[in-house]
Amino acid sequence: VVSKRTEDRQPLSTAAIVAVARRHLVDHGAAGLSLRAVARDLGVVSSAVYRYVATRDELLTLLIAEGYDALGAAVEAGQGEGPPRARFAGACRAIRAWALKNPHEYALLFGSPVPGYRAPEATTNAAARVPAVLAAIVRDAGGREGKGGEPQAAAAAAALAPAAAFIGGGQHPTRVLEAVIVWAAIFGTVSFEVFGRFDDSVATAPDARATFFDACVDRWADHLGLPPG
Amino acid sequence: VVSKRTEDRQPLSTAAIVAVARRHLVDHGAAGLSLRAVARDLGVVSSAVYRYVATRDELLTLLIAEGYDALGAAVEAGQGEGPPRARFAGACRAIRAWALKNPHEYALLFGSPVPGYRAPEATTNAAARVPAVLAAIVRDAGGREGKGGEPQAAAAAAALAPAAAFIGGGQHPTRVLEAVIVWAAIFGTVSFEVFGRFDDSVATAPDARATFFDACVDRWADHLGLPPG
DNA sequence: TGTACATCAGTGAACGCGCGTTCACTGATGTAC
DNA sequence: TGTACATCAGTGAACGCGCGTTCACTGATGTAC
Repeated sequence: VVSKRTEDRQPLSTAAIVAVARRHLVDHGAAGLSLRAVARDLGVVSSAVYRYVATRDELLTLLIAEGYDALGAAVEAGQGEGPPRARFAGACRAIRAWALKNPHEYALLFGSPVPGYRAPEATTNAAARVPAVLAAIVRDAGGREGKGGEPQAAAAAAALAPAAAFIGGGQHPTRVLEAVIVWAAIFGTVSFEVFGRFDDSVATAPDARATFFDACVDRWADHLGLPPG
Repeated sequence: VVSKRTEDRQPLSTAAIVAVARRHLVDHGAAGLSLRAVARDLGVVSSAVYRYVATRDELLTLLIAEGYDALGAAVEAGQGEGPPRARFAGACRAIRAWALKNPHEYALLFGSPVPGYRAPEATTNAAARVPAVLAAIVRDAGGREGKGGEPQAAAAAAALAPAAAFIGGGQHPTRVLEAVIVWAAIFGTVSFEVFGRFDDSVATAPDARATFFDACVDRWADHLGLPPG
């Protein structure tokens, strides 16, 4: 007797396993992700999964890499092809939209690190896609007139040498500082929204949230010295 | 025969349980926090803990409340008693210092929400202590000359009504917007540092990190329009 | 065209583990008279 | 001062559970001759 499940089942594959695992993140978070539960959902005995995935941590790694790639692709597409300020706004909105659509995957990427888990190099390339988009925008925006904060930026220039190298093009220290600040601010703001920390300070209606975020984007663009329009 | 542990043991108490639980966060994170492991560490049988704590979730709640209170107290003390800009800097540095000293408790408070856990009201009062400090600083800093972004701030004013009410004193919309932006930016930046996301862009030496953070604080103070000095 | 064989995806049972929670209990401590 | 009793902190055994991982196996599929 062959069970119905077996007849209907798609052939197992790493991709199918990762897809189901992604759905499981929703209910239990990264720490509660279970190979057995994933196998159960696939209609397969738990040991079958081991033909495709060596270990629970490897599955986590696949999920993380897939997440960074999905976010990176969304942001690359979302920036469009206009002047720097428009590209910046598009990129920011793409980050937010992806995070709101995939809150649990976002939490996996940008929430607390999973204890005992160390990300292998495979994921760090994918993780750099969003910073690369932001860096290109800063690079393309060209020179920045002084707007204050120069002494502090000069003091922090040594600390920010890796960031300056990543952005490239020999940016002014204030610009590098402001770029790193804005980068952290974007993800801080999106994390606050996704994790519910704005619920007592920003109206919860979706369009109120969008309006607020757009205002943030505009201020960040000002802080970055992106030319208007 | 009475075991040595029993003789040496401090009397059990909720405080002792919470203290051990805090240490356990370090190794396993919030999701891996186990009543049995805590009991074991206290040299006590696991059911004994239930005389002090009704449930695992209650222990988590105690930890969260304790965390918010500890952070709130540190920030209230850290702001000192100077002009707004100095208080702001003191408060920001206190947040960062506390987070770096208690990274796992910080992750519990500001990382991904624990799946299936809903914070009871008891914790939300404690959680408001840091925002209250920041709000008071903004309030005390007084009026703000326009520096751009007014149309966006006006558009977002309705969305930011709860924040404006929390800050009080009838602040200019731009000021409210900038306050919320800076609030999220502070925690975004501290989270990035604690969670290791700056490791490829900011030099890792402690004083480089401190210099960078001070530069951030200064820029945020500028964005908030806090008078220099 | 037909047989023999290798491949290999998925099975099923088992391992040893730790978890949260319940419950009847013991035995020391402190109070009442 | 001495006995009887109530209190209650902590015990120990048990419940039912799900987990990651291993391992010998089955049986369908495809290839070689």
